Amino acid sequence: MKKVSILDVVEKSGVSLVTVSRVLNNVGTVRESNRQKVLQAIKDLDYRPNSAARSLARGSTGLIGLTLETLKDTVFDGIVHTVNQSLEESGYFLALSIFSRTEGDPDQKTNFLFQEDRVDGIIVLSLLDEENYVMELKRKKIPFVIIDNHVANSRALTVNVDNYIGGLEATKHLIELGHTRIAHVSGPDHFLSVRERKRGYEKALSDAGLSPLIVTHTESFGIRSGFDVAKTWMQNGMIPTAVFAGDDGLALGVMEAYQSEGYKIPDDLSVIGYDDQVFAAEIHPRLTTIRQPMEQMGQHAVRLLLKLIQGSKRNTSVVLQPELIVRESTAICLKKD
Amino acid sequence: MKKVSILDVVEKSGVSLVTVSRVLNNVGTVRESNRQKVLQAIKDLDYRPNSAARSLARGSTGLIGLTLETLKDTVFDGIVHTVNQSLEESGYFLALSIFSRTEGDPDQKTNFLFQEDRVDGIIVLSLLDEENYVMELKRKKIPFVIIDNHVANSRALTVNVDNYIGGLEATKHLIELGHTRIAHVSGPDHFLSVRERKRGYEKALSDAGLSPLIVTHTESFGIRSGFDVAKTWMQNGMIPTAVFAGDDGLALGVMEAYQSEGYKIPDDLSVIGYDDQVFAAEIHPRLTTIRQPMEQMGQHAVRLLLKLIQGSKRNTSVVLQPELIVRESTAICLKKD
DNA sequence: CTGAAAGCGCTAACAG
DNA sequence: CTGTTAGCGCTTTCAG
Repeated sequence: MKKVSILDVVEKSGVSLVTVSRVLNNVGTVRESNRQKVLQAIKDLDYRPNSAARSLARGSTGLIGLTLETLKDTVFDGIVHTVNQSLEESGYFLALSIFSRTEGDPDQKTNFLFQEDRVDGIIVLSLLDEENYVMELKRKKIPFVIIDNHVANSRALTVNVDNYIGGLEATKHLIELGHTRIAHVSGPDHFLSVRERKRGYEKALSDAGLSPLIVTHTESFGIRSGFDVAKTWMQNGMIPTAVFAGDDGLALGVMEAYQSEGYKIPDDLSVIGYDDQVFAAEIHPRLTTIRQPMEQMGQHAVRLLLKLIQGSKRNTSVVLQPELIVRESTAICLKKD
Repeated sequence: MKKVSILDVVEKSGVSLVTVSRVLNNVGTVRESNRQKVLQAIKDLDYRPNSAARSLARGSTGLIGLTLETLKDTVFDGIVHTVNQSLEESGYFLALSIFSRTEGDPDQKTNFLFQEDRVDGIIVLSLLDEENYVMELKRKKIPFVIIDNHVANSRALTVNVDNYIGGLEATKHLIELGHTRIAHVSGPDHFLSVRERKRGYEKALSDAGLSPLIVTHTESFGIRSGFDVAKTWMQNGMIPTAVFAGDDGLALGVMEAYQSEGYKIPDDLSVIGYDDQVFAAEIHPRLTTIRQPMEQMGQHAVRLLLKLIQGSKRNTSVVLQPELIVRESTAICLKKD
């Protein structure tokens, strides 16, 4: 009942250890007959190489880490699945690591992925505490790529989607529908993405000779925030004909608020969200929104990281374009000025 | 610029390699002065032990894997965070692995967590293809625990929450509010949990001398399914005073459907969901629902798994109790019969 | 309390 | 094409 090791394979197949290792790694040339013997022995013994020994001997693990904070996000889900697949195609395995902000001892950043040399590289997925994390990675010289970085001038390799364009497109869509009284609920101001989307919103308006109706920042994303903001607007007699929400949750909240006061969407009010979370396509009316190119994000991140690991020096960050998804929550403006 | 190894620490601290290893592992007794020397050297050198070498030498990795399929779930998120923390407290690290159903070659179940001996044990989180996965784990003799198993008679160790009780409590809540015309939208029938919840629903009704108004299974969970079911009910003149939905998404869909026809919730219709997803507490009205004890699930899973790894033989699966969360979507029945 | 010696299982030059 | 010889970096008996 002992564990079968490469030696058992050697014995059973009759060839030398090195030859076995060779067929294991598809390396060099091995006489076909020998290769078959080895393969057969491996099969008979149900042998699988010990990964620790492998890693030790070759100095790399074949593992890529991906650090994230939450499992409650459609976009993350999409990215991670793509990364998983791309990595697999390249012969790597993916291990996710949950980043829990350590409240106590800041010296105890035990998040294994970088604490030890367990991975060959890391993809950092939209971490709030990105700055410190990245600093550690640099110190430990672990190759990494950041998806959706929050720090602007990060000299690290990043994969991003152009939030400015996203805000611009969203707002242009509204303008093209004839809207002129366009409000914006934004998220927490300290997010780079939030500021960028707002900038896009402002640009689209000024390009059209319009000016922002009102911009409200919220403490957090989420339905409740959107609801509250919209309620406040109404209390102040603020009735836009269209709203650009910086997040689908906010958008849903806004819709609920206006609907609860008898407004019809999109007849009385157009609403556009951001991110295309699952529920966006499911609620009524289906939400018009801006979708992040999840597949591309994942693929680019993997490509960049692998090149980095292979020592390539000339790599450049990538900025992807978001996509407008028109559904049922936006419509032509019927209100005359 | 070479990697610092334990030998560098030996040299710098002046003690033997073994002593260094001892302080590294807090093992045996080491003279305090020596311990300090070592610690200092480690610090000066910024030394971290090589995990591959460690794993190889001691035959275990200190890593626990958790396999799941999706990152779009509040409950999973809660469980995983708890598992992460519990594991950390026990000196283990957590690595998540995305399980993508391999469409092609079924022999190519490359999901690393069990493909190689990279982990000391595995937590399987609600896998659709549980059966095959578990079979592999058994064959490879990797210790594992399943959270939310879908196969009934699984002889494996499992951590579950009693879905029967959940359905029972949800329905009892409605009955206690005076409802008698209680409908049930259920999920896909092949889920064990779905069938259990329904069984609870039926039991609660029969205990109260009532009978099911209507039970409709859906092809999938989600808002859209709930919406469609409710619409169909209405078309058939089916007007319950309360609905027990097998899932928060379904519940939201039901609410939307009835609201769109002018019904007020909870005044004209009470709705209760299941799972307490994030949005449940955010939508309007806030959804009454059944919450899964995520923390307990995570903790028990970890406890069981670690005991299993330590060779303990007498372990038993655990069944946890769900919790009724009363919010705003359910109210006293005002309709006279 | 400490150190010398013997691996853990596999890969990587280097000669045949 | 194949085998010999060294390690990879650390833990673990087993004597001091």
